[in-house]
Amino acid sequence: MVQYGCRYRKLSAFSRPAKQMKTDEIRQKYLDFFATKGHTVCPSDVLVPKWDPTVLFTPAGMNPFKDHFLGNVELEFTRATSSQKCLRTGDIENVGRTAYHHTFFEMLGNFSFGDYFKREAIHWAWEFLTDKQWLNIPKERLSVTVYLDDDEASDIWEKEVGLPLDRIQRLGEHDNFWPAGAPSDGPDGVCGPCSEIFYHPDSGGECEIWNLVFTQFNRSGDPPNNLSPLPHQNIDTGMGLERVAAVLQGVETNFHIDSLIPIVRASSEVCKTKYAPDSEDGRRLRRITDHVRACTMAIHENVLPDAEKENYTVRRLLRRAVFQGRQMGMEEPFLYKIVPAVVEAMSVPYPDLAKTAGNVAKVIQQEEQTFFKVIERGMKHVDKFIEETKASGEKQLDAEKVAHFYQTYGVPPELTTSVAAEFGMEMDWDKYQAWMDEHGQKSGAGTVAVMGNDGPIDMLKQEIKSTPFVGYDSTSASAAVKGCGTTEERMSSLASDSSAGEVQQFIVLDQTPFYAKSGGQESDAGKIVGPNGEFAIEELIKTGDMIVHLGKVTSGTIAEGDAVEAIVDDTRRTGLCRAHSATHILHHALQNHVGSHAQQRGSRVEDDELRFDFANDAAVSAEKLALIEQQSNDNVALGSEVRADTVSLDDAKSAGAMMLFGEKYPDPVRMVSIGDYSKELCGGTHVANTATIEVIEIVSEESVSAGVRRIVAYTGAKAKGNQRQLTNSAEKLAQKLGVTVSALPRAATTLAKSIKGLKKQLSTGVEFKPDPTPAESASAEPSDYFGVREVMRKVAEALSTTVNDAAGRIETMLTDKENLLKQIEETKGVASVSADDLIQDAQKCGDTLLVIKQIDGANSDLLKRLVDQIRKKASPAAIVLGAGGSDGKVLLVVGVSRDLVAGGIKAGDIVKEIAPIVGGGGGGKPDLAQAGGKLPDKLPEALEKAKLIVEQKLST
RNA sequence: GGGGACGUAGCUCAAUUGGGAGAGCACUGCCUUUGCAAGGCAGGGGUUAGGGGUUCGAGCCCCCUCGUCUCCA
Repeated sequence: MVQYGCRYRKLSAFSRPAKQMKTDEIRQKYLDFFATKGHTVCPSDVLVPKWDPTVLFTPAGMNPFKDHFLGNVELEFTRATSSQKCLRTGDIENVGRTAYHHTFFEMLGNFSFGDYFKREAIHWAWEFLTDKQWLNIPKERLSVTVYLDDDEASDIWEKEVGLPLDRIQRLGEHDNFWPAGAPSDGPDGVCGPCSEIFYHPDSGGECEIWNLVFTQFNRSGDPPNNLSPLPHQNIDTGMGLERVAAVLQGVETNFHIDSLIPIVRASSEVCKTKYAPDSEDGRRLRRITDHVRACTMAIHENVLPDAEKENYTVRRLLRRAVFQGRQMGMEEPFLYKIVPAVVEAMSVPYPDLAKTAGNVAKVIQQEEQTFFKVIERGMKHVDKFIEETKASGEKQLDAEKVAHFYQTYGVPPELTTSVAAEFGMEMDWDKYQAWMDEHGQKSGAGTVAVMGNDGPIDMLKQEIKSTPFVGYDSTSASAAVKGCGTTEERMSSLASDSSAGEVQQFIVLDQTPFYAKSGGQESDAGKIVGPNGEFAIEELIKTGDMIVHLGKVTSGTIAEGDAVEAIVDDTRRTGLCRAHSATHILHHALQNHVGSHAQQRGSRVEDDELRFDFANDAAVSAEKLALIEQQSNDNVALGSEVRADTVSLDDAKSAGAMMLFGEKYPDPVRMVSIGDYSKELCGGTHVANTATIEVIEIVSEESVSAGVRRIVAYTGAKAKGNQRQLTNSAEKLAQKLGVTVSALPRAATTLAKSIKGLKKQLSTGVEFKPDPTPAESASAEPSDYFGVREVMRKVAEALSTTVNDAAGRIETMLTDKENLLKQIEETKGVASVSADDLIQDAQKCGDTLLVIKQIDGANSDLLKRLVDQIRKKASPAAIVLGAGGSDGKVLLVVGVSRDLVAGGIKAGDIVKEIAPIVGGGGGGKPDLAQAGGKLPDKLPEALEKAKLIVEQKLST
């Protein structure tokens, strides 16, 4: 692909009359054209294909058809065409700088799955581009490239289309092969030559507008002779919609086409900066235009800015855009104000944008605020660093530090360097880049995702394509083994092999009752029993439409062709069903009590346990949670029927089933209804009647990320077990504290207070007197579990901990209290020692009072307190106090009054000299120091030594 | 998935680098002021995120867990 930066000689983008073909028309014409050629028009796939782990965002039009190309699914059609929304960040640095780069863009494509090939692909591309009825581009404006060896394509262009040879360029595998460089460098798998079509505008240069990929080979090993023809040849083409629009509208850059210039204008207006195309601000406005469009599209599909994966990509795009604005002087959130312009510009292909526009703007505004806060926080570190650099007289900014500030605090390097520039400092950007590269390296270079079938499971998938799931109504089924092996190789039979160690065995059946993890619901467990052996299931995976049973043969052998019984672990399945139906019931109750915005943001269904994430700005109050729990349990008690129907997507929609943007739904779709109140599109397993759930208990409500809350709840056996446990521990605690259950919160508070008081007594000597116990108010004993839970919640609140931890906390508090009482008992004798007594007993050395005393059993707080008191009453004074504890440890505290410190006598020096005598070490500040040791017998010796030291110091 | 930083009073943050847990704001009480704005004095408020380890001694060092922020995939 050849790219040229563009200079904008014409500044007439705003005023150009839009007589040319509109972007929306081009898109429609493309789809119409290929429909006339027998293609099925497919709607754009979602922006984040969750089913494809190799990519974060849909990068190209062919992505949704991967399994079609590989022959992994039953084909309903062999020709398809689409306009696909795509997002790529690989060229993010080029956005705004070059004429044709975007992060978000639309890709037009036509696809053949083992149907037509090169000839049709080339002829139709030419017809669409040049025919009067379609795009009507002058033929002399176009040229093509083909792969070096691809005589076939070259001949079609020359002899059949009639393109002169001088406009057919032959390029090597790095330009005209997909994947680039595949023949020499791999990867193995399907690949093929391609042919690119270029447009040549007035302004010179060229613009690649269409790439036709002819996948006709399977690569295996290194050259030569490593490309073998595929039995089914495919066509995959991609045409950048924005580029074609730019060409047809005669504008110098994609950003000036009819669907993008309004966003540029809006950005210009919001940022109060005139749009001058060929200026730095012009580039900034184009970057903002691109990024805000990408963010709007992503957030519309519920991909919110956050710290992980695709969410992080959105955050990065958004922050880059905000930073561009900041560089133009914007100090307040502004990006969200451009959202309406995006929605308007994209309204024809994506009318749904209007429905979420308000929310999208809110999300963006919030993230902008967060970003400004982050920068503000980070700048504290940056300012300090620049201050230091300035002080050192260094003019070269430490690139490592600049990278560190970006990686750790999120401060863009441009910001750091621009602040530094005010003080005449510069930075070596190459060094900065090197540090960033190293960081990327350390974080683990991503493995290059390739499209291809490798491994025994993928091979089997091509053969079998899909495994019918028969487990909705039963938990066992007779089946036949269609294939088996280890994750390393396919085998005809599996034997139990204790030496196998890490290698997992797998089995694929012709049908299965086992549910494989999907839609938030975890996998089943169970076993497969054959005539000659048994297989224990450890994990189930769904790849495409095929279900793979992973695990180990536990006895005998299982062989391909065996007739087997597949038996699902019933207890676990029931728990999963209970939790899943409960999830729907809870979702409904949330909609009722929190609001219709409280839509699902994520869900995890386990054995009698569910985790449900939903959109909400703030914590749900305890009262509301109680109502939600109440309504959910009412619906359980109601014994509503749970039904699953397969209906068309349209019918589901009109029936009022909840649908989310950014979710891909099949058509027809499975709709699960509970009673007459809940309808959701869902592929999971459910109870037949809500009564089976027994009980739904909400155990927690917390935040997961900005605007998203999470509820965890238990059902059935787990909820019951949890209730028993909590009731038990409440009763045990009550017994331990010698109170009734209803009095637990007060008892806990009293206990906490007494510990606080006793601690204070130990350190200050002020005796702790517990509050007189208030008259027992007549609170009734809890009559049921929920009453007990209420009591325990109050206990937990009083101790600022969770309900689960409350019991353990009280246990440790009780032992703490015991220990404190013991310590107080031990120090009782010495607590009465007063500063006056010590002064009385002290010697004088010149003017200086010399207090040297052993007070066994005293703690460090007491000794320090005495030092302070003596110093207040008498000065100059040098005080050395020692204590031998019953635990065999020694404590030394040395204090020196200020005037002595000024005279060069330092407590720290003294303590350092005497501490080794008692087998320890010490240190401190000039006026107060402390030390410890392990030899109580030597304490008198140490004190004697201290006396000598002080006397010697005083005499010099 | 990985790298970095952080978690101290209700809030914003200190803690001389391992040696007595503090400041400002907020809060309570009293005083000053015609009143307000404010000022003065006194006071309450801490499991230094939680757990373990090293040490005579840990907010600080090491390990684990939890949480927040950030960058890279």
